[in-house]
Amino acid sequence: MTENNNLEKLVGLSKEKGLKLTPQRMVIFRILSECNQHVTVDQVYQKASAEYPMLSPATVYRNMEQMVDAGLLTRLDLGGSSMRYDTNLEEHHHFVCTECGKVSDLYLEDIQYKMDANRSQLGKAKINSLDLHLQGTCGECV
Amino acid sequence: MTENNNLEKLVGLSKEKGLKLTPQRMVIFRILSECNQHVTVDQVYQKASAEYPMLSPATVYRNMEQMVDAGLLTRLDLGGSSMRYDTNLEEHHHFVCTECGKVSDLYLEDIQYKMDANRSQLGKAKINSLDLHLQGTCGECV
DNA sequence: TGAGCAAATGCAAATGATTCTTATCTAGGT
DNA sequence: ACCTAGATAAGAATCATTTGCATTTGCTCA
Repeated sequence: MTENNNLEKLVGLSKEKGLKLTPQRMVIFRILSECNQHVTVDQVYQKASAEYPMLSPATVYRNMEQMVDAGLLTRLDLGGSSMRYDTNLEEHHHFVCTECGKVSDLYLEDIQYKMDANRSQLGKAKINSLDLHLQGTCGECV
Repeated sequence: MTENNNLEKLVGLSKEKGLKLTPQRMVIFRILSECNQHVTVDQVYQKASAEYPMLSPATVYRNMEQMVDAGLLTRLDLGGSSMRYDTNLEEHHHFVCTECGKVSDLYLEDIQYKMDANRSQLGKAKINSLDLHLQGTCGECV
Protein backbone atom coordinates (compact mmCIF):
# COMPACT_ATOMS: atom_id res chain seq x y z
CA MET A 1 0.00 0.00 0.00
CA THR A 2 2.79 2.39 0.88
CA GLU A 3 4.38 1.33 -2.35
CA ASN A 4 1.35 2.10 -4.44
CA ASN A 5 0.99 5.36 -2.67
CA ASN A 6 4.52 6.30 -3.47
CA LEU A 7 4.28 5.09 -7.00
CA GLU A 8 1.23 7.25 -7.49
CA LYS A 9 3.08 10.19 -6.08
CA LEU A 10 5.99 9.61 -8.42
CA VAL A 11 3.77 9.44 -11.47
CA GLY A 12 1.86 12.51 -10.45
CA LEU A 13 5.09 14.23 -9.75
CA SER A 14 6.67 13.41 -13.04
CA LYS A 15 3.77 15.09 -14.78
CA GLU A 16 3.82 18.09 -12.51
CA LYS A 17 7.50 18.71 -12.59
CA GLY A 18 8.23 17.52 -16.10
CA LEU A 19 10.34 14.67 -14.75
CA LYS A 20 10.53 11.71 -17.06
CA LEU A 21 9.51 8.26 -15.93
CA THR A 22 12.82 6.58 -16.61
CA PRO A 23 13.49 3.00 -15.55
CA GLN A 24 16.28 4.22 -13.28
CA ARG A 25 13.93 6.60 -11.55
CA MET A 26 11.36 3.84 -11.13
CA VAL A 27 13.88 1.47 -9.59
CA ILE A 28 15.21 4.12 -7.26
CA PHE A 29 11.76 5.06 -6.20
CA ARG A 30 10.65 1.53 -5.55
CA ILE A 31 13.77 0.88 -3.50
CA LEU A 32 12.94 3.94 -1.47
CA SER A 33 9.44 2.72 -0.79
CA GLU A 34 10.78 -0.65 0.33
CA CYS A 35 13.60 0.70 2.48
CA ASN A 36 13.29 1.85 5.99
CA GLN A 37 13.46 5.57 6.49
CA HIS A 38 16.70 7.53 6.87
CA VAL A 39 18.57 5.85 4.04
CA THR A 40 21.86 7.05 2.67
CA VAL A 41 22.43 7.51 -1.04
CA ASP A 42 24.84 4.63 -0.92
CA GLN A 43 22.31 2.26 0.61
CA VAL A 44 19.90 3.07 -2.18
CA TYR A 45 22.63 2.77 -4.75
CA GLN A 46 23.70 -0.65 -3.47
CA LYS A 47 20.19 -2.08 -3.67
CA ALA A 48 19.27 -0.37 -6.89
CA SER A 49 22.41 -1.33 -8.72
CA ALA A 50 21.82 -4.94 -7.75
CA GLU A 51 18.85 -5.01 -10.05
CA TYR A 52 20.03 -2.35 -12.46
CA PRO A 53 23.76 -2.94 -12.67
CA MET A 54 24.66 -0.13 -15.01
CA LEU A 55 23.21 2.46 -12.64
CA SER A 56 25.67 5.12 -11.60
CA PRO A 57 25.88 6.65 -8.12
CA ALA A 58 25.68 10.09 -9.66
CA THR A 59 22.25 9.22 -11.01
CA VAL A 60 21.08 8.23 -7.55
CA TYR A 61 22.44 11.44 -6.06
CA ARG A 62 20.73 13.47 -8.76
CA ASN A 63 17.42 11.69 -8.40
CA MET A 64 17.31 11.90 -4.64
CA GLU A 65 18.04 15.61 -4.80
CA GLN A 66 15.27 16.05 -7.34
CA MET A 67 12.88 14.25 -5.07
CA VAL A 68 13.86 16.57 -2.27
CA ASP A 69 13.19 19.55 -4.50
CA ALA A 70 9.87 18.02 -5.42
CA GLY A 71 8.97 17.52 -1.80
CA LEU A 72 8.95 13.73 -1.81
CA LEU A 73 11.91 13.34 0.47
CA THR A 74 13.59 15.29 3.20
CA ARG A 75 17.31 15.69 3.37
CA LEU A 76 18.65 14.78 6.79
CA ASP A 77 21.97 15.72 8.23
CA LEU A 78 22.21 13.41 11.21
CA GLY A 79 25.84 14.11 11.83
CA GLY A 80 27.26 10.97 10.28
CA SER A 81 29.61 11.03 7.35
CA SER A 82 26.88 10.90 4.76
CA MET A 83 23.56 12.60 4.25
CA ARG A 84 20.36 10.71 4.81
CA TYR A 85 17.02 11.00 3.16
CA ASP A 86 13.77 10.64 5.01
CA THR A 87 10.58 9.37 3.41
CA ASN A 88 8.60 10.48 6.43
CA LEU A 89 7.45 13.97 5.58
CA GLU A 90 5.75 14.71 8.86
CA GLU A 91 7.44 17.28 11.05
CA HIS A 92 9.60 15.33 13.42
CA HIS A 93 13.06 15.01 14.88
CA HIS A 94 15.61 12.26 15.34
CA PHE A 95 17.49 10.37 17.95
CA VAL A 96 20.64 8.58 16.79
CA CYS A 97 22.11 5.72 18.77
CA THR A 98 25.86 6.12 18.85
CA GLU A 99 26.27 2.39 19.54
CA CYS A 100 24.28 0.75 16.78
CA GLY A 101 23.51 3.71 14.57
CA LYS A 102 19.78 3.20 14.75
CA VAL A 103 17.70 6.29 14.11
CA SER A 104 14.45 6.82 15.99
CA ASP A 105 11.82 9.37 15.19
CA LEU A 106 10.62 11.82 17.80
CA TYR A 107 7.53 13.93 17.68
CA LEU A 108 7.97 17.04 19.76
CA GLU A 109 5.05 19.29 19.15
CA ASP A 110 5.99 22.01 21.56
CA ILE A 111 9.57 22.63 20.54
CA GLN A 112 8.49 25.20 17.99
CA TYR A 113 6.46 26.97 20.58
CA LYS A 114 9.34 26.96 23.00
CA MET A 115 11.57 28.39 20.32
CA ASP A 116 9.26 31.30 19.79
CA ALA A 117 9.60 32.13 23.44
CA ASN A 118 13.35 32.33 23.02
CA ARG A 119 13.25 34.13 19.74
CA SER A 120 14.12 37.47 21.27
CA GLN A 121 17.81 36.50 21.21
CA LEU A 122 17.63 36.42 17.43
CA GLY A 123 16.27 39.90 16.86
CA LYS A 124 14.79 40.33 13.40
CA ALA A 125 16.13 37.00 12.20
CA LYS A 126 13.79 34.67 10.37
CA ILE A 127 13.97 31.00 11.28
CA ASN A 128 13.55 28.71 8.30
CA SER A 129 14.37 25.37 9.76
CA LEU A 130 14.56 23.96 13.22
CA ASP A 131 16.30 20.70 13.70
CA LEU A 132 16.84 18.82 16.89
CA HIS A 133 19.75 16.38 16.95
CA LEU A 134 19.73 13.90 19.76
CA GLN A 135 22.45 11.37 20.34
CA GLY A 136 22.78 8.70 22.93
CA THR A 137 22.33 5.03 23.55
CA CYS A 138 19.12 3.42 22.42
CA GLY A 139 16.97 1.05 24.46
CA GLU A 140 18.58 -2.07 23.01
CA CYS A 141 22.14 -0.91 23.44
CA VAL A 142 21.84 0.35 27.02
CA MET B 1 43.51 37.71 30.23
CA THR B 2 41.71 35.11 28.25
CA GLU B 3 45.06 34.25 26.76
CA ASN B 4 46.75 33.81 30.11
CA ASN B 5 43.87 31.75 31.24
CA ASN B 6 44.19 29.56 28.23
CA LEU B 7 47.92 29.28 28.55
CA GLU B 8 47.46 28.03 32.07
CA LYS B 9 44.94 25.55 30.84
CA LEU B 10 47.32 24.39 28.17
CA VAL B 11 50.16 23.86 30.59
CA GLY B 12 47.93 22.09 33.05
CA LEU B 13 46.62 19.98 30.25
CA SER B 14 50.01 18.92 29.06
CA LYS B 15 50.78 17.54 32.49
CA GLU B 16 47.45 15.84 32.91
CA LYS B 17 47.21 14.23 29.54
CA GLY B 18 50.87 13.76 28.78
CA LEU B 19 50.62 16.29 25.97
CA LYS B 20 53.86 17.99 25.06
CA LEU B 21 54.22 21.74 24.86
CA THR B 22 55.32 22.00 21.26
CA PRO B 23 55.64 25.34 19.49
CA GLN B 24 52.95 24.26 17.01
CA ARG B 25 50.55 23.57 19.80
CA MET B 26 51.31 26.92 21.37
CA VAL B 27 50.66 28.79 18.13
CA ILE B 28 47.46 26.90 17.42
CA PHE B 29 46.26 27.49 20.91
CA ARG B 30 46.96 31.19 20.83
CA ILE B 31 45.22 31.57 17.47
CA LEU B 32 42.18 29.88 18.94
CA SER B 33 42.08 32.28 21.84
CA GLU B 34 42.28 35.24 19.47
CA CYS B 35 39.74 33.97 16.94
CA ASN B 36 36.04 34.36 17.13
CA GLN B 37 34.15 31.21 17.98
CA HIS B 38 33.02 28.59 15.49
CA VAL B 39 36.25 28.42 13.54
CA THR B 40 37.05 25.82 10.95
CA VAL B 41 40.32 23.91 10.96
CA ASP B 42 41.28 25.71 7.81
CA GLN B 43 40.76 29.14 9.32
CA VAL B 44 43.07 28.20 12.15
CA TYR B 45 45.55 26.66 9.76
CA GLN B 46 45.66 29.79 7.59
CA LYS B 47 46.43 32.07 10.50
CA ALA B 48 48.77 29.69 12.23
CA SER B 49 50.79 28.85 9.16
CA ALA B 50 51.29 32.57 8.54
CA GLU B 51 53.50 32.69 11.58
CA TYR B 52 54.69 29.12 11.53
CA PRO B 53 55.07 28.36 7.83
CA MET B 54 56.14 24.74 8.06
CA LEU B 55 53.00 23.84 9.97
CA SER B 56 51.05 21.04 8.40
CA PRO B 57 47.24 20.93 8.24
CA ALA B 58 47.27 17.44 9.67
CA THR B 59 48.87 18.80 12.79
CA VAL B 60 46.09 21.32 13.18
CA TYR B 61 43.46 18.63 12.68
CA ARG B 62 45.17 16.42 15.22
CA ASN B 63 45.58 19.17 17.76
CA MET B 64 42.03 20.40 17.52
CA GLU B 65 40.74 16.88 18.00
CA GLN B 66 42.97 16.44 21.02
CA MET B 67 41.63 19.63 22.48
CA VAL B 68 38.13 18.31 22.00
CA ASP B 69 39.08 15.12 23.80
CA ALA B 70 40.60 17.21 26.55
CA GLY B 71 37.44 19.27 26.86
CA LEU B 72 38.94 22.55 25.69
CA LEU B 73 36.88 22.77 22.51
CA THR B 74 33.57 21.52 21.24
CA ARG B 75 33.18 20.01 17.84
CA LEU B 76 30.32 21.58 15.92
CA ASP B 77 28.58 20.13 12.93
CA LEU B 78 26.68 23.12 11.66
CA GLY B 79 25.82 21.52 8.36
CA GLY B 80 28.41 23.27 6.22
CA SER B 81 31.08 21.44 4.30
CA SER B 82 33.57 21.55 7.13
CA MET B 83 33.46 20.97 10.83
CA ARG B 84 33.67 23.87 13.22
CA TYR B 85 35.14 24.11 16.67
CA ASP B 86 33.64 26.16 19.42
CA THR B 87 35.68 27.74 22.18
CA ASN B 88 32.54 28.56 24.08
CA LEU B 89 32.05 25.63 26.39
CA GLU B 90 28.81 26.80 27.90
CA GLU B 91 25.76 24.77 26.98
CA HIS B 92 24.22 26.58 24.06
CA HIS B 93 22.86 26.18 20.56
CA HIS B 94 23.37 27.80 17.19
CA PHE B 95 21.57 29.73 14.53
CA VAL B 96 23.18 29.76 11.10
CA CYS B 97 22.30 32.43 8.56
CA THR B 98 21.97 30.81 5.18
CA GLU B 99 22.68 34.14 3.46
CA CYS B 100 25.90 35.31 5.06
CA GLY B 101 26.94 32.22 6.98
CA LYS B 102 27.08 34.02 10.29
CA VAL B 103 26.61 31.84 13.34
CA SER B 104 24.79 33.17 16.39
CA ASP B 105 24.69 31.60 19.79
CA LEU B 106 21.43 30.82 21.49
CA TYR B 107 20.86 30.06 25.11
CA LEU B 108 17.76 27.98 25.57
CA GLU B 109 17.58 26.89 29.14
CA ASP B 110 14.30 25.07 28.97
CA ILE B 111 14.89 22.86 25.97
CA GLN B 112 16.41 20.16 28.12
CA TYR B 113 13.44 20.27 30.40
CA LYS B 114 11.06 20.04 27.49
CA MET B 115 12.95 17.07 26.18
CA ASP B 116 12.54 15.20 29.40
CA ALA B 117 8.82 15.60 29.08
CA ASN B 118 8.99 13.93 25.69
CA ARG B 119 11.41 11.31 26.74
CA SER B 120 8.77 8.64 26.96
CA GLN B 121 9.03 8.12 23.21
CA LEU B 122 12.59 6.96 23.67
CA GLY B 123 11.95 4.22 26.20
CA LYS B 124 15.09 3.21 28.06
CA ALA B 125 17.32 5.22 25.77
CA LYS B 126 19.94 7.46 27.30
CA ILE B 127 20.38 10.90 25.76
CA ASN B 128 24.00 12.01 25.64
CA SER B 129 23.79 15.10 23.52
CA LEU B 130 21.04 17.44 22.52
CA ASP B 131 21.73 19.77 19.69
CA LEU B 132 19.41 22.30 18.19
CA HIS B 133 20.18 23.38 14.64
CA LEU B 134 18.47 26.52 13.48
CA GLN B 135 18.78 27.95 10.02
CA GLY B 136 17.33 31.06 8.55
CA THR B 137 18.11 34.63 7.66
CA CYS B 138 19.85 36.75 10.25
CA GLY B 139 18.89 40.25 11.26
CA GLU B 140 21.31 41.93 8.86
CA CYS B 141 20.37 39.83 5.86
CA VAL B 142 16.59 40.07 6.21
C1' DT C 1 73.03 17.41 32.07
C1' DG C 2 72.27 13.84 28.72
C1' DA C 3 70.12 9.45 27.05
C1' DG C 4 66.00 7.29 25.97
C1' DC C 5 61.28 6.90 25.01
C1' DA C 6 56.82 8.23 24.00
C1' DA C 7 54.56 11.62 21.71
C1' DA C 8 54.40 14.99 17.90
C1' DT C 9 55.26 16.43 13.31
C1' DG C 10 55.34 16.76 8.19
C1' DC C 11 54.51 14.92 4.18
C1' DA C 12 52.17 12.41 1.02
C1' DA C 13 49.06 9.18 -0.07
C1' DA C 14 44.47 7.15 1.20
C1' DT C 15 39.71 7.75 1.98
C1' DG C 16 34.94 8.72 1.28
C1' DA C 17 31.21 11.58 -0.01
C1' DT C 18 29.70 14.29 -3.42
C1' DT C 19 29.84 16.96 -7.83
C1' DC C 20 31.23 17.86 -12.41
C1' DT C 21 32.21 16.78 -17.34
C1' DT C 22 31.30 14.97 -21.52
C1' DA C 23 29.76 12.16 -24.85
C1' DT C 24 25.86 9.32 -25.55
C1' DC C 25 21.14 8.00 -25.16
C1' DT C 26 16.10 8.11 -24.76
C1' DA C 27 11.29 9.47 -23.45
C1' DG C 28 7.59 11.85 -25.20
C1' DG C 29 5.66 14.82 -28.27
C1' DT C 30 4.88 15.45 -33.42
C1' DA D 1 9.58 6.85 -37.33
C1' DC D 2 11.80 11.34 -36.03
C1' DC D 3 13.41 15.34 -33.09
C1' DT D 4 14.84 17.62 -29.33
C1' DA D 5 15.20 18.69 -24.64
C1' DG D 6 16.46 16.67 -20.92
C1' DA D 7 18.60 12.43 -18.70
C1' DT D 8 22.21 9.10 -18.27
C1' DA D 9 26.83 6.45 -17.44
C1' DA D 10 31.33 6.53 -16.31
C1' DG D 11 34.84 8.21 -14.32
C1' DA D 12 37.64 12.16 -13.29
C1' DA D 13 37.76 15.97 -10.14
C1' DT D 14 37.14 18.13 -5.67
C1' DC D 15 37.15 18.83 -0.93
C1' DA D 16 37.54 17.81 3.95
C1' DT D 17 39.58 14.77 6.75
C1' DT D 18 42.51 10.81 8.16
C1' DT D 19 46.32 7.84 8.21
C1' DG D 20 51.02 5.57 7.63
C1' DC D 21 55.53 6.29 8.23
C1' DA D 22 60.02 8.05 8.80
C1' DT D 23 61.95 11.68 11.42
C1' DT D 24 62.22 14.90 15.07
C1' DT D 25 61.48 16.75 19.59
C1' DG D 26 59.74 17.43 24.43
C1' DC D 27 60.14 15.66 28.79
C1' DT D 28 61.66 12.58 32.59
C1' DC D 29 64.92 10.42 35.30
C1' DA D 30 69.25 8.81 36.37
